[in-house]
Amino acid sequence: MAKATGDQSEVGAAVGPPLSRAERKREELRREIVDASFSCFAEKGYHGTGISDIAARLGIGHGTFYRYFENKRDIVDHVITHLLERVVSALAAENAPDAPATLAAYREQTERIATALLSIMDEDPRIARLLLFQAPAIDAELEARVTGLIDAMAELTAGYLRHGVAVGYLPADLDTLNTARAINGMILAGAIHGLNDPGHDSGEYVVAALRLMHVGLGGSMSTDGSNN
Amino acid sequence: MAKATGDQSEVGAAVGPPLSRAERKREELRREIVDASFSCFAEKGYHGTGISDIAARLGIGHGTFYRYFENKRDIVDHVITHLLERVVSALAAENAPDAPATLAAYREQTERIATALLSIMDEDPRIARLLLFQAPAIDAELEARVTGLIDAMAELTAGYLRHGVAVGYLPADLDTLNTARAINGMILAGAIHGLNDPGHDSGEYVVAALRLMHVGLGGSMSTDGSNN
Amino acid sequence: MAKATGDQSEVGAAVGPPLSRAERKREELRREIVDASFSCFAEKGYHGTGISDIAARLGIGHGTFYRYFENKRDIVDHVITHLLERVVSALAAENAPDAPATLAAYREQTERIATALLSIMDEDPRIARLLLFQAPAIDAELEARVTGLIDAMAELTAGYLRHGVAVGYLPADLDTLNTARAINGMILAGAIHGLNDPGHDSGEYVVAALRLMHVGLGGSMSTDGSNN
Amino acid sequence: MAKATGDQSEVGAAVGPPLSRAERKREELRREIVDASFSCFAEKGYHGTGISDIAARLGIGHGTFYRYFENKRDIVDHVITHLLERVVSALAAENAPDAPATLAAYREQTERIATALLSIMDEDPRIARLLLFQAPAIDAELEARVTGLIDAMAELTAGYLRHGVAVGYLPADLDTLNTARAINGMILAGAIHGLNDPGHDSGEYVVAALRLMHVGLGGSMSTDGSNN
DNA sequence: CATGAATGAGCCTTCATTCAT
DNA sequence: TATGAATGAAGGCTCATTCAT
Repeated sequence: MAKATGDQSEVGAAVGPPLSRAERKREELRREIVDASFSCFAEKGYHGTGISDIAARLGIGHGTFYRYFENKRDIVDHVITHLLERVVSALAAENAPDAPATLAAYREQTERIATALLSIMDEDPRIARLLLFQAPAIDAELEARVTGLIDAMAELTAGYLRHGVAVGYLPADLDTLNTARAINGMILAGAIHGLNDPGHDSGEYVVAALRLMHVGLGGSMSTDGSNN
Repeated sequence: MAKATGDQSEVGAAVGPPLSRAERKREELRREIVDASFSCFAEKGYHGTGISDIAARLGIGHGTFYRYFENKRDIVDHVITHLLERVVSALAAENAPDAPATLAAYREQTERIATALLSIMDEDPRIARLLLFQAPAIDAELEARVTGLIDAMAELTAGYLRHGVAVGYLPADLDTLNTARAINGMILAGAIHGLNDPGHDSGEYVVAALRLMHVGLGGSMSTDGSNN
Repeated sequence: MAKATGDQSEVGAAVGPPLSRAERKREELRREIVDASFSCFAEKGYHGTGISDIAARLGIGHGTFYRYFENKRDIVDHVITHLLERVVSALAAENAPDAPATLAAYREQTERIATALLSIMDEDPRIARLLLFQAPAIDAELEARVTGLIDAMAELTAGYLRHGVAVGYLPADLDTLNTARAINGMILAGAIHGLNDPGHDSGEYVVAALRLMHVGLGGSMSTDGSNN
Repeated sequence: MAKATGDQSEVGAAVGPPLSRAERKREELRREIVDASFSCFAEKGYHGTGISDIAARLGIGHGTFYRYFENKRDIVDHVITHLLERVVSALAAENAPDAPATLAAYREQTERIATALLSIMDEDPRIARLLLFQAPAIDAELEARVTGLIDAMAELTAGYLRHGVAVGYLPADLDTLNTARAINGMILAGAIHGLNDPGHDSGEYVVAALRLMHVGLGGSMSTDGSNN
């Protein structure tokens, strides 16, 4: 009787069995609830949002919510997961995951990543608001998830840096992990700034941050990107 | 029998009118309530903290709370103000506010500031937790206060950068404001990292971040601090 | 299985849209809450009554109350409105609203009105208790509503008196408004007396008051109602 | 040292032992508390008045209140007693308590009484507000006290009426008690009206009410007071 | 399956009263 | 004796969750 097997959906979901019409509708509403919850949480805050707000936004009965999600706490996880999928897939689309072979290539890669990341935040600043300002306050677990996410990003960056050191275009004495954290922080700051000043030009910020990151305060970004 | 006016000793307390014994006790309890609220909010979150939790922590009746603060929302402002005072006074103690005249002097200043700031966060990571993770979620107003604070820090840093440009030890084409934001972000990341990993060595982080800030990824910090 | 629209039967209910079963149940509970609130307020006083008392009397959860009424203050208005509807409809049922053409006819009308009014109060003295003794103490607004009600009654009576003067069966120099107030007062006194002495014979009171009203202290009520 | 003995107030106070200076001050504050409570209760309602409001009005600590009165409930009794003393003494001053021998004399007496009573209410409408609108809502006991007071007034009036019947200037078949209640009601209505319309001319009301009372609706008040 | 009526735990807040100073 | 700091019972109200329809 098992209606099939496993793991449909989830970003890299392997093609699962075809969903019946009813299942597809169910999945659609599920997604809509996640979206509506995201909007509400980002706009009014987690504690300022009632289940009824979410339901009202969709024009469904608020009892229906509980046929799709365990409880209020439950949905935040899904919202965040959904947001991360959005972010990750946006990044994946833009960036070749290849490890860059030269400093110049790495510089370009960082630029692509930073630009993509901040573009997402510019498009919908509610993402940053929910992820950075709401989620950590809900719960110890969610706080851990957010800090874990930040750590993971740092670790990812650190991997690139370690690669650069191994290949030789980055200095051997680079403290890769802490440097990665600092780079991370620049992105964080960009995202947070986007919240305050929605009309800002994140491109300029990226340029300034990349310059700081690649040549430091004193250096200048020559056309060829060399640092001297 | 002398009423003994002397020493009301608050750190930077401007000389005020001498406080009566009752007034001193009142001020003391007020402070204790702020402290207890801080602890509760940082540990259990704003919404997870009841007035009764705060009162219980102090062993006072919860009605007493309302003799000192308007309501639950009221005290968060006081807690935050108190924290900022702590931070500011710690910074003020460590740093000569003089604008540095050379790049090396500026480098030293940034090091002092960063070290002082992260030391505070290391000492009591709950400060960062409340300021960065709890406060923005409470209220639109508090979110604005936190983002305003971050902006103010960026503006402060930008001021130093502009000075460096004017004096000549920083490049004329430096995007001072955005660069300041990026620098800010490094500090933010340091503070957040301190939350996750309380036993971490924030000194190493400061070194890595300063290196990134001053010479960029490719550069090395030679003993004399020169960048080439 | 037919949904059966018919008979929503509220006494003088104007033909409205047919109510669904759920709507009828809702309206019924609403009414029950009003009734229970009335009982509680009349018996234990407004301030002596908790929302939980009202809910307990109906065997419902106290949260349910708030699904039907905004707050505690809100329901008093509804209770009072409901009471006034009861009173007004009772009066309307008994009395032809025609302006009487002769003194004798007016005398009969006053008797009918007074009797009807005091019968209502006799039947349920809590009406007077709530209206006269509780409501004015709740609020400046409710005090105004009660005094406004008394004024309106006086104005109504004054209208009749003015008619009598115009038609000629009442003296031209009658101070209609103040006289109306005094007549009003007799009814008030009757209602209040009914509170103290629930077993009293309000018929006798009406006779005495009508006699006073129509012939004064010295006169006698001859069979034909003449005054001499 | 005795600073004089005499009549330390209290209307019918039997001459007691001379009070010391401290005792007199105590008695004075007691009286002030009663007055302040009266003002507060009349203006903001019993439940709207806090002990601290009363204390604040006098500029005393609110703990002091409890050195003079048992509790909040306690003082209402004192306030009411005090008000009744004021009313009674005002009436006593104006009226010979002699039973009138003729209808004309009784008419004059009723006029004096009604005028005096309504003058008091005009002077300070808060008396009526407290007595009629606040007191009955506080408590079953206070409700009983107020209705008892009204009854007592009716009984008093009935005594006069009975006297009139006995002496012969009132008809033998007069329902003295109910008639007395109706007369009472006129006064009540006058007092209540005074609350609404503080600028009103209570003299006119008294005239109209007396006319109604003595000659009824149809009659006219000829100079000699005869009714024909 | 969708709905929304019902529920009650839980929280903030007030204020009469006590009592140490 | 006067004071006001402290107290905690009490109560209004919200909202996440359940479940009968």
